[in-house]
Amino acid sequence: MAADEIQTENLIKQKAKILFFQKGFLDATTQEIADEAGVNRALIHYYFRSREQLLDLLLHETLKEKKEKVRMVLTSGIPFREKIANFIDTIVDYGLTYPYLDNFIISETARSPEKVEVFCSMDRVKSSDLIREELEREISNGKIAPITAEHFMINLSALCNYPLLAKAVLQTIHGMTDAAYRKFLLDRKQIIYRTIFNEDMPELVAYSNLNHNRP
Amino acid sequence: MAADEIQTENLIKQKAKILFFQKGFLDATTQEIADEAGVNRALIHYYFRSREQLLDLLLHETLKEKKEKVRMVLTSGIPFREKIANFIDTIVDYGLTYPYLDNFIISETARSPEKVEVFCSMDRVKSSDLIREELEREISNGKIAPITAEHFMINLSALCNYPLLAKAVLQTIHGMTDAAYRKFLLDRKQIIYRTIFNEDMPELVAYSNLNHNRP
DNA sequence: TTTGCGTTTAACAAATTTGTTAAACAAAAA
DNA sequence: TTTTTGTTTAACAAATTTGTTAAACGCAAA
Repeated sequence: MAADEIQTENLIKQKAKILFFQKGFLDATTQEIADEAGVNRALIHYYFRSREQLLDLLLHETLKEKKEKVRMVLTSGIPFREKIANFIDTIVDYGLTYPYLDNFIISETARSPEKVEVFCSMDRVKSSDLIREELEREISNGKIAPITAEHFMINLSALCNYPLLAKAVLQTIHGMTDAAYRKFLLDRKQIIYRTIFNEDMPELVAYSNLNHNRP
Repeated sequence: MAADEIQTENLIKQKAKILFFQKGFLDATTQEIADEAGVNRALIHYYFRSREQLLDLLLHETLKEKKEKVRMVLTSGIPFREKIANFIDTIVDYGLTYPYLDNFIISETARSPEKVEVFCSMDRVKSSDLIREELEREISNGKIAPITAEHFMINLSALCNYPLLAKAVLQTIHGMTDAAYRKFLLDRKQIIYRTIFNEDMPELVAYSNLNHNRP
């Protein structure tokens, strides 16, 4: 039945998403994906043709969702600094939900560089383009030290994403539990804002209207 | 012969290092390692017992080298800001030499978290401990906004390493050639310093004494 | 020369993993 | 009830990969 098909198909996708992007089992086999979803291995092929196609689909959907969130934040009409605060908040929270997503992308694109194009094809708008004008206005108003939009966005992304990418190593070096590391990451929202703007982060008044489902 | 043994053994190690950490072929098979070194596949097992042991050895040696470089920079007697400038310089340069090293560590530790301990066991000294005193002095002198040594070092590492980790994606999004991306990374040395200290980077007078072999 | 030792090779066995297929199954339609 | 349609399963074949082993090779010492 159609209803059933969607159920099982979505079940597999949902469980595979957890397996790859939450549990970080980056090289899970089709058998392990099937086990996670509690179905027969052949179903993976029945619904998605091959392991690779399932992965591509998952990545495509997940990235699309994440990028839509980012686009929403960066095109909202609020003041620049609040916007960036929201960006930090959104990226860190999304990272806490899917700690291994970036990890996965990075491994996968190192493995097969030809796929980068595919994953970036949705990027008809670069996030650096979305903030360029406002950033340049802040710079000419003397509010921010001169910097290109590209470096600015990559600085932001680096500060938000790196601690998640290197989680295993950093957590071990500094001897933190999972809970402690989570708190550490949440604390970083303030730190990142201060590092970028050299001043305390404002209250996020507009924030609650933008993000409904936090992790 | 002993001389020959060391030659072939080192040849394999050297070529494998290039394959994994420079070319980024993270899941190269023993056959591919052997091909790269131009030797028979069984030699991998003869010298290193298993693929895994070869990898562990490579990672151990390479990380030890990198950490020694970092330790040297952070324990040199020069002023704090110059020291940090040297750190940025060293990390970015090392990253240009082995663009996939961190990538590899991150994938590998996500895959088998039990190995993190092994790779961090040499870390009897955390780099954050090496700069804590000086950092706190700068802070109490009002030269730097309050921040913990951990966040400070992770900020630095993030700004230096992330652009390399995400190279494939960033390069594609911003449409840069390899040469352009290399220049972009080198430009970042200045950017990172300014982001951290909110002022221009000083000339690195003491630098040339510390680093002899740049990439 | 031949003996011995470390090195290198080719061939083999075992395990893993992927994708296919034919048949069993369930439920709705005729 | 029978048929049809779509779903699920178990079994199979092929490919890949790892690690072992026995034999060949080369060179230095006896």
